[in-house]
Amino acid sequence: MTSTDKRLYLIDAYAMIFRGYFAFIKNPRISTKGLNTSAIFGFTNSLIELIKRDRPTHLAVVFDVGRTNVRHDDYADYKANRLETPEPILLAKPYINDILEAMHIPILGLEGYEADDVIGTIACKAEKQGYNVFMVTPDKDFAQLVTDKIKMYKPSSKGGDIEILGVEEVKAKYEIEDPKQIIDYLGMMGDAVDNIPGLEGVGEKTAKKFIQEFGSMENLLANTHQLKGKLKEKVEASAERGLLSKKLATILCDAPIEFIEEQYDLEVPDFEKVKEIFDELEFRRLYENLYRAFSNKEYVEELQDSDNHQPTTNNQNPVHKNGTMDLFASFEQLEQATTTKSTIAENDHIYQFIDNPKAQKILVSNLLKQKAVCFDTETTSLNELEAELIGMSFSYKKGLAYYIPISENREEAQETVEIFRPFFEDQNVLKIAHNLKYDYKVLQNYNIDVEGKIFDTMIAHYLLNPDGRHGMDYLSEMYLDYKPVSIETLIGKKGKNQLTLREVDIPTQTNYAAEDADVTFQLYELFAPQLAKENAEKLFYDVEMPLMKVLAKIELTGVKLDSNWLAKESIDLENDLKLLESKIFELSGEEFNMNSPKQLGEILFDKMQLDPKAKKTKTGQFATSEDVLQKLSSKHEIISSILEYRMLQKLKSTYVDALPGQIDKKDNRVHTTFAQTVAATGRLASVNPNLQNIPIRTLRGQQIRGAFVADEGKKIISADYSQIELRLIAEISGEQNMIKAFQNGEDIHASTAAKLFGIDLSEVSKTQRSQAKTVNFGIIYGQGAFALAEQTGLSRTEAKKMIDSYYETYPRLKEYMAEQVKKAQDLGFVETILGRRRHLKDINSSNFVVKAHAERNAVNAPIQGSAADIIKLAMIKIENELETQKLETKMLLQVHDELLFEAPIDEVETATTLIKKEMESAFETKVPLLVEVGVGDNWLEAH
DNA sequence: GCGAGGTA
DNA sequence: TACCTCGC
Repeated sequence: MTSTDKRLYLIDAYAMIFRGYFAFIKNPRISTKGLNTSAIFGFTNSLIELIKRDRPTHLAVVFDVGRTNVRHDDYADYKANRLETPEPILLAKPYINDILEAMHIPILGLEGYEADDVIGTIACKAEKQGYNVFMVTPDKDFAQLVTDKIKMYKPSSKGGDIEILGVEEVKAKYEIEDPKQIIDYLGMMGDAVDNIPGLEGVGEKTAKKFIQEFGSMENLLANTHQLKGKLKEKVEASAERGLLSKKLATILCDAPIEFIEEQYDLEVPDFEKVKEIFDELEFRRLYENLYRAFSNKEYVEELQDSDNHQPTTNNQNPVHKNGTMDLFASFEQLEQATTTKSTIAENDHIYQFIDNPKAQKILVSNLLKQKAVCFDTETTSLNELEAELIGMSFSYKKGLAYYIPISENREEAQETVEIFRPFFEDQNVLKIAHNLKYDYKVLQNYNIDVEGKIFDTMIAHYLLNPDGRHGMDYLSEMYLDYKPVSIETLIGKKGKNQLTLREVDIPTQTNYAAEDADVTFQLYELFAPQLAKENAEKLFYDVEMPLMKVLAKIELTGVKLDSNWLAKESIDLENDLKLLESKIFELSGEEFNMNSPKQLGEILFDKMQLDPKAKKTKTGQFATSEDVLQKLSSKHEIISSILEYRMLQKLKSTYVDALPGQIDKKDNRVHTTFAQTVAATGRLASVNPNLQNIPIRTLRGQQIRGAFVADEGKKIISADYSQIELRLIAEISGEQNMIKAFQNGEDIHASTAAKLFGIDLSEVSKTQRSQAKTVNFGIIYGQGAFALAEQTGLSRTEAKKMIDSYYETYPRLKEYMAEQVKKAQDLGFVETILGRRRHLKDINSSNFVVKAHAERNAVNAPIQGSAADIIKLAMIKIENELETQKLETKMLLQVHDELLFEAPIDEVETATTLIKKEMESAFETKVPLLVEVGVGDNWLEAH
């Protein structure tokens, strides 16, 4: 082996363990013994991936040991901001030690020095001996050590690929001339995590500017006369702190530790020992991955050559050569192949591409014989409206998948798609996909309808664990212990240099696309029985799956926007903002950036001293949120101007200026996307753009709804459930006082106020009604006395009293809440009227805050979730009716308790009646569900 | 309370 | 990343 072949990898252990742990924070891996194995799994998986991908010749894992630290002598607060280490990470250490030992990987650490310094020292020493060194860490501090032979190896961020930073990459990324300047850069801007203070008033942008202008901390401090104003004062005042910061940011290269290369040879692991540990931790597929990482013959020979150790095991079977075997083995042969393999190394997978129409037809006839088939589409864009097919993959058996490349030529593409039409439109085969709505919409562009029974693994997992994450790669790692190829490995990072999948060769496309179908099929096999166990099949097949198609149609339809009005309003807002801004500058006696809460806080509280007891946020900044400012409005006239500025700025940036950019050129409409799996309560969310938060509260804001217009010859119909959540609380809890109020058609907030204050309905004042309304909402959103006090301006005791008398008014409500908490404690979950479950694992937590949070969810989730269930049912029924009655009316939006439609003028009456009827009867209740309908030329008029 | 998204 | 604000 020549010296240039020596590749040393130094792994920053704790950084990698933390990453692994937090990667799974939303649904942690818990073994049957109750051990949280997220950290161990995350670390070990990354390690194995690294070995598989890069085939290191030398490797070591570096830990921090002990407490003392050379940096503490300089600065007592160093790293004081680091949170206490979570328990699962502390528990992980011994397991990781055992695994590393079994893998024959050396563990380094030096008492009194940080892992950073050990890595730095070894890296420098190894470099001198001709090694190519890779520092495996996500921590940007290490960029300072990068040279021609020392590189940073940043592990993959979620879904992404690993990133290797050499000298050029570091220079480009941080806009510096020399990696060493990272030290000056960090010293200037500081680092909140490591509690490096940095220079006062210097953030990322200023630090970059300084580096370009002055090159180093010392040179900057020697030339502060070139700076101006506030910045000059601040930098000069904190010069000493800056120099100290630079020292703290420096990684040592001369820690007292030697680099003895023999100790770092990577050896073949003791597979048996590793397996024992993995078995205990219930890492199913990880062992296969490890085996595969070492199952390449050349690699093992290389490792064996490089040292004199005998491998502990030597049955290296080459991995199965997947993909492009000659056309055309019979399907039976291929299937045979996946069942007869026995050893793990052999039992890989068969991914086959099929580009000949004849073979494709055979595949289709084969697909039609199956009970369940998974499919996936590969496209040119994530935007379904412009996406063109690059290929499709199919799988109906673990380890076996087919890939169909599709021509760039639209006509040829359509021909290929037509071959598969019988499959997509078949009524019997269950069609499985991950995030099926996407594929559904793409296929709609090819005039294909996905019919028959469907199964979306993303939505299935959402029903099983609504609080978790549902990405395919994530689920694969979580449930299959298998990390699929990341798309970025194939086509590069996001950005202008990213290729499309079409630009990589067909075998590579096949490996990627077929794997997705394979993985999704395996997830289906896992989730389908789980849905039955969780009693979620009806909700899944009768609500969420049909709803998916309804949402797809809504998204494809889009909403028409009046872009002329928006353009005009943008100019008006701009003018109004300018006027307000100059008024504010005048009142404060200084010009500053109004959009920076930090600067605003300093002006109001440091300079103007508007509140000597000003509240701070958790990062030590002054809080300047609306409620805080509201309370100060009597102190100074500047406040009302600031509040108005904030409002107009929000309207302009978020709506008036942003919406026109989202208009689709082809049909002049905006097409939102409804996320069906993000809100844990069962609600939908709207993204790109979010059309569920269009203003309504203020007059000026409302005008924006006027820009959502009906097409010529049509009208907008808005239909919303009146007080659906409160009606459901009354219904579910059986609270008679509330039920009666609704049955009598009373104004529920006024009615609540009357009872709350013991007065007649006619005597209720505006303030009293508004307070009652706040309490009602507090109940809906699961808030406590604290939040209520915040919102009403009442004192904590008053708020508490208010809540107490609320419960006296509605006694069943309190009982109901207690029952829900009890249910969560007994069963581990609560559920909605349609059986949508929310698991509350923290309901018995010993941490008061965490437990209280779970308790609020126990009460709140069934209410919000049931309302979500009901409107989902209504949407499905309405869409069915519109279709069977062959009406032209289109559903445009769902805003939690409101539906928006666009109807031809001659259909308005029919549609209005139909919509109201279906919504009010979507689910049978004792408390009447009331729907208010409005019609107009735009959303403002209709609402 | 939960979402999305804008800005520094 | 933190903060703020829009909706329900």
